[in-house]
Amino acid sequence: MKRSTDPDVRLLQATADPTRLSILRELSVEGEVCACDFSDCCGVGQPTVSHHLRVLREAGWVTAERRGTWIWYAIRPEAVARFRDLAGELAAGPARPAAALSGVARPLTAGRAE
Amino acid sequence: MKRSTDPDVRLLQATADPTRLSILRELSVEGEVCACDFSDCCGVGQPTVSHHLRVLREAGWVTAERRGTWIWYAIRPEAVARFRDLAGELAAGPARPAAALSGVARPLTAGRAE
DNA sequence: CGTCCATATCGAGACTTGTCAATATCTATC
DNA sequence: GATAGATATTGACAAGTCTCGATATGGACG
Repeated sequence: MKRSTDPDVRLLQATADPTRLSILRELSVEGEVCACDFSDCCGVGQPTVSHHLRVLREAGWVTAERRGTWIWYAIRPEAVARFRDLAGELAAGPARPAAALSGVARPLTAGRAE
Repeated sequence: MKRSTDPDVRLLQATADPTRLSILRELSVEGEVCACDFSDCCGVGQPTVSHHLRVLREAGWVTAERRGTWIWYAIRPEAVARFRDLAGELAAGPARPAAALSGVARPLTAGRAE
């Protein structure tokens, strides 16, 4: 994958992995989860969990708060909000579907078409 | 990336690429777009566009309809709906944040903690 | 049928990612 | 300070992905 500077793509990339999606779902259900609990729920080793948590953190999906020995993770509401907005953006707002279907449709770049 | 049988992960993976996100955004704005128009808007070659359209198709994001020489692509509303649902799932529903913050919080797996 | 054009597929190369074992760092506690 | 436990980092490898050039496929039209 090409490295993406686009924060939206980073946000989406962070969700596009089974382990990370499990982590996010667990977090959304529990509210807060200790890092040590993800190894069990995701079936991967501790370093792998740590790696995924870092990806989620750097993408802006989660916050990490140290409390004594443990570190508790939580979802950032801003990330969910942005994700929602993306869903809204992608909601088909067909500018002119009627015209496209009218039979005279042709590509914008069609050169020889006429 | 691990191969994912999970359709949700496939849906998300399909969005997690700059080119494909551009394609989806273009589709959401225009309603329908001819395959030949994506090369311009995304700055990649024709085979690459074709590859990404296949990924989007197989993930369930778009439909393809042949009309004469050209093939028109459109977003599937079901995909947007599923995407929306995922956003809803991830919306933090902290089951018991108060308990977690009360100071007695400890990991589920904490063995020696007591 | 043959040509033109749009789209898809194939094969290869550069790059990224997920995973783990080993090790380092940091905190609490003795 | 030394020890124990939780988390992060490093290094390495297998596997996947993006991109392109070359080529194949398939419809439109003379």
